[in-house]
Amino acid sequence: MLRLSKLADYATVLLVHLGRHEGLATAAALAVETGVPEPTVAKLLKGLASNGLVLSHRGARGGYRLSGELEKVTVAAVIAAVDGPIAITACCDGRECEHSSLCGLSGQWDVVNDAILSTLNSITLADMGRHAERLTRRSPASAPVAPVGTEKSSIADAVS
Amino acid sequence: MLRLSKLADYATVLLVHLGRHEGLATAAALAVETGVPEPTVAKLLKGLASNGLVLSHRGARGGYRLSGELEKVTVAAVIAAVDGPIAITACCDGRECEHSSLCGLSGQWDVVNDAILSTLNSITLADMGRHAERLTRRSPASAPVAPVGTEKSSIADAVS
DNA sequence: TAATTCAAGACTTGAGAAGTCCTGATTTGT
DNA sequence: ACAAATCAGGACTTCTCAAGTCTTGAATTA
Repeated sequence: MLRLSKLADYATVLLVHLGRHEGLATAAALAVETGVPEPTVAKLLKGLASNGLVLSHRGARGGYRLSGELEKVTVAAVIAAVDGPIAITACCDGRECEHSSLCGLSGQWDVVNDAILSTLNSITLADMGRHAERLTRRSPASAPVAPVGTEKSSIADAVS
Repeated sequence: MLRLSKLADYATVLLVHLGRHEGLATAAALAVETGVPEPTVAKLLKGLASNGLVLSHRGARGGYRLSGELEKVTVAAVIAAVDGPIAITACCDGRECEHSSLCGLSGQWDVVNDAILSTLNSITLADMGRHAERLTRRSPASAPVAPVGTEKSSIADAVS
């Protein structure tokens, strides 16, 4: 379904939030402010800390803060930190696939993957946070119309 | 994990295969030729037929064939046909998300989603099939190096 | 020393992808 | 007309993995 994991989504929300925060923020506070369940926030931040995207400080008055600036962190970096290397198929990135001798695609998914990767590398957390000061919701009129992918019918609906 | 479903992967393989086929090909034959399990092939082709990507012909000597040309079918169309509309998050494409009042991202994932969508719309099945006449495997030296997403560490590895 | 907060990992749960199977309809060839 | 081949449609089962929870321990502050 080419779906992003919720964890990566949450992480983006948390990081944008952290970027606007003064000083340190505790996991508990972030949970309240973002609506993400606290245990999940804690789990995510620990991971992000070990990946260097946030800095942690233990003890009373401790908490987390961004290690860099929102402008310097790409969406690709966040996704990779949470979910591991971005690979849309199992046989991307040099990994062998079981059907490689038959499938006839030998490595072409890499091309697609790299295209997506460079797209994600061009979008920063600062971009994600922009216009976020309550527009309620982007107006339907200004929504870009995608040529494909917005249609109703699908095998998923029809078959399973 | 931003992963494509296996079904969409299989469908791409099957369609590229069909595109090179003379006349009709049965589901059973395609299963043998591609290495994809036969029931899965049957399921996929039925769905692709009802979406108009392939044409079916019943009865003895029946089978499937592409309804168009490989050059005219985009990867986005295949994915959408198999998995439904491409939406990397639950709140893409106008759908409401439960935390919209808190998350502070209001609709920014749409920007990312549209970027990915246009990427996928620019790649056809003909592109996917190119260089596929047995290169064994793309040589490591020519592999594009992605700035992010190929690194080893991840929360997924470290935490779960 | 006590309270606070992060660190690390094991564990449970649930959704949904993936795959299988059955029954029926349609077409072809004998 | 009949039998064989093949797709159509759907129900069903299985299994993986994301998602979320909980526990114990270490570090820091006041």
